[in-house]
Amino acid sequence: MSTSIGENTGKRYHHGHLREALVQAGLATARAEGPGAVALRAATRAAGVSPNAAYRHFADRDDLLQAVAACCQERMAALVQTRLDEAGPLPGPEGAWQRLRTAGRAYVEFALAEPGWFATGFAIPLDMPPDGPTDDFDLFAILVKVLDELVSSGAIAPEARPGAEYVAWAAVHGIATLLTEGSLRNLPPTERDAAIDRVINAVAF
Amino acid sequence: MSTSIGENTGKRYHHGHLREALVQAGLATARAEGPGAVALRAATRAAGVSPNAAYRHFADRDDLLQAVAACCQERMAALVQTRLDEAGPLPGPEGAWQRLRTAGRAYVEFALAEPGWFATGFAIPLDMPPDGPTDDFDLFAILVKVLDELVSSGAIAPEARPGAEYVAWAAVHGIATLLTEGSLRNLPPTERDAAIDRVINAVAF
DNA sequence: GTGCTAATGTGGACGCTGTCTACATGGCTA
DNA sequence: TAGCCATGTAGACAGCGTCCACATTAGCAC
Repeated sequence: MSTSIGENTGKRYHHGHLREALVQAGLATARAEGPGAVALRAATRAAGVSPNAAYRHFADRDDLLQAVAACCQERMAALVQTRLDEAGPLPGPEGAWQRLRTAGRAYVEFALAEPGWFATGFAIPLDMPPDGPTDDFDLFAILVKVLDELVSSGAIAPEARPGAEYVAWAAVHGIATLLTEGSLRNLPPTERDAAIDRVINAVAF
Repeated sequence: MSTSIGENTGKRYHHGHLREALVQAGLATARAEGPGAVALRAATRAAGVSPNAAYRHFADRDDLLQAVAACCQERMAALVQTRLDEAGPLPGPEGAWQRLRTAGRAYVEFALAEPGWFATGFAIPLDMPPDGPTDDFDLFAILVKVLDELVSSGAIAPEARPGAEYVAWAAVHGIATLLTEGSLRNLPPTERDAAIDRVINAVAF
């Protein structure tokens, strides 16, 4: 029941990997109940440690949530990259379009499979770390690369490239959000899949 | 400072319009701090009333949040409808495209002008009121109408109509979410406007 | 090995939150 | 005028984030 990294099994005074344990606990609750349910006290309780121990590793609750959110983003980027790797190189213009569709489908696939993690990955409170237009966000880097392939393969003209990230990302992020948290949640599966196809094909025909 | 509907000015035992006062207070905090900050106790405090009085009008905190969210959706739909009315009928295929662009821009305009209300309008916890594929959601009705005009004006073929809601809505909702809560928040205004143009034109060229 | 220091975890407290139960008030209708 | 029922109050409990002072111990200098 207790994993090696989970609770403080030996009841040693020092946990050893408390930060990871807290993030792990946060990931579990975020997965099941969404970002709003991530709590410092619950995480410390799961780790078998006193509530205030968390403040040695996180400035406040938002700091923990940020760490959990980063993990969610990583997992999301990992799935998209995995799906792209499975699809293979797929040369030529049609292959580039195919890879864009694959990336978009993987994005929505993650959101539907793990709605709690998806929401958490984008749960940024109200602060503004002055990260530039391109986050150090893996997902953005993947998207940029796939879109660049559209140009290099001749699928789109170079002058159509600037700003294409916004269109592609907005479309998949929008349908993913509407289907998981938004007004289109629990749409019948067949209609849901049709909607996803419609959006993906509108962006990458 | 105190509005007529705000606090219990006369200190009467019965407030008279407590439900509206609580929703009003919730709207104020949602506007400034987002849906997560909407609280029963704070709302009752603002209304000059005891905490438990709220339970005579709302089942729990989520119930209040739902009421506030409904108001946010109304305001959003009202802005979109206003912008459409300002644009006028605009007959013909090009007019129909123009009206779709106008609706999309108004959607994003609201999200950027009132990010707290925008987020709140889509803050539905985890329950599933079995509302059909079409919500009784005003926004959806407006979108359906504008898209139907695309067909009736000959701008698009009838067979291209089914599912067009998903594409249009996903695009504007996605860019609005990314720009307000997501990874594209506080993008420089010029680049932000360019991104909006890019998305709108991709959907309604 | 011995002893100091800094990192890490504990205990207690405060005010905030939602929510339960029992009780008080008074507007409206008979 | 009498009483019912909607509405508001009072008090309590658990859970939350966060501050403070204190305890423990890992790791390093000697």
